Amino acid sequence: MSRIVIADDHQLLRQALRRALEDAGMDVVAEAADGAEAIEQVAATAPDLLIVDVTMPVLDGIEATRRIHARWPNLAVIVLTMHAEDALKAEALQAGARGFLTKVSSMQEVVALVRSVAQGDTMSASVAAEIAKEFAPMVTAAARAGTSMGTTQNLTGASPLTAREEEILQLIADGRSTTDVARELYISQKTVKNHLASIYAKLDARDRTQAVLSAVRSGIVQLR
Amino acid sequence: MSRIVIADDHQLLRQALRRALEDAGMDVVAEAADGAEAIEQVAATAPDLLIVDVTMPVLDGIEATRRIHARWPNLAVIVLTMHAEDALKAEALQAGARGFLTKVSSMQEVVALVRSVAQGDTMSASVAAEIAKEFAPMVTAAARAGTSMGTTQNLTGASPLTAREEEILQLIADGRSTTDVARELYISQKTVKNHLASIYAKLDARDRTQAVLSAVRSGIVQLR
DNA sequence: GGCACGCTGGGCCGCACGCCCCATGGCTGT
DNA sequence: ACAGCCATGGGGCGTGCGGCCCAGCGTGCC
Repeated sequence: MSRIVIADDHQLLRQALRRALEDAGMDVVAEAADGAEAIEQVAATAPDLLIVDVTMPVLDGIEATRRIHARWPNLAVIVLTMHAEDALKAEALQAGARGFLTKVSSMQEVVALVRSVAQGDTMSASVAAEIAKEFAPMVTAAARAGTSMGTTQNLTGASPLTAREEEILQLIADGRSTTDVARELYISQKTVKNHLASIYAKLDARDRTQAVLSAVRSGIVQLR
Repeated sequence: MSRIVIADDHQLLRQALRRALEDAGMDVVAEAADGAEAIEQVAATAPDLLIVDVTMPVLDGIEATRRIHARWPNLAVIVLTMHAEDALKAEALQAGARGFLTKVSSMQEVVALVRSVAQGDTMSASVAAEIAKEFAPMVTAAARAGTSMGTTQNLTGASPLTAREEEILQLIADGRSTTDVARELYISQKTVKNHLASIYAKLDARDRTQAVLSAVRSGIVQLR
């Protein structure tokens, strides 16, 4: 009997997953709408498996996975994502995820993956092979970056940005120019540009377009 | 017996909706993964109700709704969206949608709304009242903008861009610079910039960041 | 045949942007 | 007290970017 926790900010998807999994004979013991809740529910229910969405408020799925994996290394985690971004997959695997699914997957695939991950105390060979062959280059690339940076490095992880930087990047994402942002925050354009420079460095972007897209993908800023 | 078509690019959600609706005694006669397919399926199956997602490839949900409403004015359309953006709701209603749901809704809400929309040949009074009171200011605001712009204007409408323009904008959204795009497409930087200029004009953006974000929101471009 | 439009380019210009340096004040942790 | 980080600014510099002209060529449409 697999005891499962589902973490996704979309109630619709949570319910869909719950039904599919329960119909397959599994036991959904808790749901969570954000990363912090996910950690709470894992602590409270001690499940065998966690299905976690990448883009969630408060604490994104990757960072939640990282923390959960650090505290409960035996807990199997399957990461669910909207967009099939390779860098994200690599990061999810590094964070301790044992499986990876996009929301274009069919419900059957989900159940199958959950089964194979839940059965073995380690991830099933087929899934491991599939993931490994598909994302091996990305993982190694990320690992290389990791060694040169000391730790895992923050490609898309939970916001490496300061509150002010997030605020500024969100305004940029809302369509404001440097001048607009400066006016809106009552600071000089130069300060905005300084913050942006530090944002580019942290997000490994070379202009505002890349920075915003990267931030949108990782859920740091909202697409409004 | 309500005959329903579901259009959403996420198979997971399509299946979830299908199950919930079928369990509630409704008949899902077709599914579609993009706006164009949605129109095809509506033409092929002549359903009573269409549930359509806003962000879809090829043709977004709003524009699909617009076209479908123009050709089949008696078909009830419920628009489903990721982000609860007011401007989008207003636009969806103007496009002919009779209901509006976000993906944070519960499955029960979905079924309830589908029921109420499907039963009446016009939209149920309760839903109408609810929608009207919630989004009335936005609708009037959009209507005002409409009068000053001639027609409904393309805030989020289906791609007004040419294939080449979409291709270029997608590359920009993938993180490429002007020079990168030129190299990748074997054209001069000047041509890329010319295309971008025409993109800005069509999307009412003043730089690549705004253009990309606008395109991502309307589903013209994929967030990868 | 003509006309519209899309794709391909060119030139020019002004400015915003990104990339370096730098300094100051405040807050926090040890 | 001191180090470290953050937010706030400055100066300068090069170039990428966007705006505004222009043109030729091909395709499709009436």
